[in-house]
Amino acid sequence: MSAPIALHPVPIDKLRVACSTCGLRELCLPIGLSDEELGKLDHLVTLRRSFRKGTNVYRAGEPFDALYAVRFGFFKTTVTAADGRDQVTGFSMAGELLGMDGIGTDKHTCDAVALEDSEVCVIPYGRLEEMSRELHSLQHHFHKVMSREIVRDHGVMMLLGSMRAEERLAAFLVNLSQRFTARGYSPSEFYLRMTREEIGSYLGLKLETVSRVFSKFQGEGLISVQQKHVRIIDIPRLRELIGQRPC
Amino acid sequence: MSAPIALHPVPIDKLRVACSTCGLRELCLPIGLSDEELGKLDHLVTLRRSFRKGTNVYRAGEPFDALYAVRFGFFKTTVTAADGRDQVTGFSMAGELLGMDGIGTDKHTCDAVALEDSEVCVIPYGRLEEMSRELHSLQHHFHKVMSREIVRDHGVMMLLGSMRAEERLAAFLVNLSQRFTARGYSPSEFYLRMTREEIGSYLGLKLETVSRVFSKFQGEGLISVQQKHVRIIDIPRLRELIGQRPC
DNA sequence: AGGTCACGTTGACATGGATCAAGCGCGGGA
DNA sequence: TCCCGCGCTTGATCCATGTCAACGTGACCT
Repeated sequence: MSAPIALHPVPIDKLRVACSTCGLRELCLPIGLSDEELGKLDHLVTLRRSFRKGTNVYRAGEPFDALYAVRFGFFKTTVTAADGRDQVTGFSMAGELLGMDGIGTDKHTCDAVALEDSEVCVIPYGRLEEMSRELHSLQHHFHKVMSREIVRDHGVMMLLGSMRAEERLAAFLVNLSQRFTARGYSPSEFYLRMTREEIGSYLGLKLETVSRVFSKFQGEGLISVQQKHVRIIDIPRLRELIGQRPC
Repeated sequence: MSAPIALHPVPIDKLRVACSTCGLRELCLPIGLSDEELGKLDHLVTLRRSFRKGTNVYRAGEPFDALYAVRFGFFKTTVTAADGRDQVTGFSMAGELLGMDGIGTDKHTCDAVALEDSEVCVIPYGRLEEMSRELHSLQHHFHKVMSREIVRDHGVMMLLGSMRAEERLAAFLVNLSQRFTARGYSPSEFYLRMTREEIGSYLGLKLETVSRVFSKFQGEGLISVQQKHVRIIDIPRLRELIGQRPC
C-alpha cells in the first residue's frame, strides 16, 4: 500500500492525454493558458510513459531531448560524483517537471528514478521551444518553472549549509506536507515513498540520524511515524523549528 | 590591489556598450549568435550600471524586472532564512548572469552584492522574452544558461551533502581556477575577493575550518596562501582530492 | 608614522552526527 | 503459514568540525 491518503484527491481516473482536460493543469506546464492556447498545447504533449518502481526515466550521460511532466507517482533525482558517491537532489511528484538539467549540455546530468509505479507526459523539448515562441504565456511560465527550480535549489543549499539535523528534517516534512496539500491530499498524513537512506542523502545526513530524529520528533509529540507512514501532529511547532512563524 | 593576475586578459578597456563588440561575447548571453543577430541584441542591452564594493545589485523581496550580466568585478549571492541566518549561494564573475531567481515570482529571492567595484549590463527581462521569440539561438542559449545554473546548484548540493571539508575547499579552488582560466587569467594564481566567512558560508563550513584547511593544504605543498592571495601549486593532487582523475 | 579595525590564524576543548554493531519487523515469495 | 531479506531502529563509541578565545597582520585613516 503506497497510495497517499486522499481527502479530496485529484481525480486521477479522469485524466486524459490532452493537457486541456488534465486534472493537473493548474499545477503543471499549462498554468495560465487560455482555452485556445491549451488546445494548441495538446499537440505538444501527446506521449505518455509509465515507469515501474525502481526504473529510470533517464540516466546521467544520456542524450537529452525531452522534459517529463509527472502525471502520477513519485520520483527521485540523483547526481553521481566522479568517485561514485551519489546525492539525491530532489523528489518529484504530480505536476512537477523532470529533465531540465539536460538543456544546458544536451545530455542529462542526473538520474531520475521512479520510487513507485508512475507515469509521465513526454514533452519533446524542441517542440516546447517552438511553441513557446508562439504562446507567450507558455514561454513565460516555462521560464518561471526553471527559475523556481533554481530558487528551490537555493533553499536546499541553505538547508545543507546552515541547518542542523532536526531543522533539516522538519523543513523536509513541512515541504512535503505543503506539496501534498497543494495536490488535494492530507497535509498531516502521508506515506513516504523514499527510504531513510534517500531522505538522508537529500538532507546530507546518514540514515541512522534520520531514523533517530524521526524517533525524537515522535517522542516529543510532533509527529507519529511507523515505517513509511507519517502523521504530522504539530505543524506549528515543526515550523518554529525551522524559524518560520507558525502561520 | 584586487585585480587578478593577468596572463592574457580579456581587454577590458576595449569593452563597449554593444554586445556585438563586447570582449565577453563568447562567455555571455550572445554565445552562438550570428553577426546580424548580435546587432539586434545591441538594442536589448543598452544600460550599464556600476556598483561599488559592498553595494547591492538587488535585494530579496524587491520587484524583479531585469537580469544582469557581469561585465567586470565580482559578486556574491545570498539567501536569508526566516530566522536571519544567511547562506552564500554563489559567486559570479565576468560573463555570468545574475537575477534568474526573480523570474519565478516576479520578486528577487536573494541578495546580490558586489565584492569589489564592479559593472553589469542591464537586460530588461520583458525585452529578453520578446527578443528570444525572434532569435531562436538567443532563446535556446538563455535556456541553456538557466539549465546550467540548475546543474551548478546540483554540484553544490553534492558538495554540501556528501563531501568533507578538505574536499569542499579543493572543489572550490579547482572551480575558481577553471573559471579564471576561461577568462584568460592564470589558472594557478589569483586573489580571492571573498572573506573566509563567505567561503565558509558557501561551503557549509565555519571560517576557522576554512582557514585551517587552507593552512593544511599549504603545509602539504598543494597551494600557497597569504591572506587573499592564492597560488595553486599542485592542481592534479587537488583534483584527486575531489575524486576526479588529474586530467 | 601611528592607531585602529576588520580579517585571518591558531590552539584548546566541546559536541553533533558518523560509524560500527546488534537486533527487530514487515512484506513478499514459496 | 513460514521463512527470508531489506529497511528500520537503537545503543555505544569515535571523530570531524564547531565553538570559544587569544593573538597576528595588513589596509586604511588621520
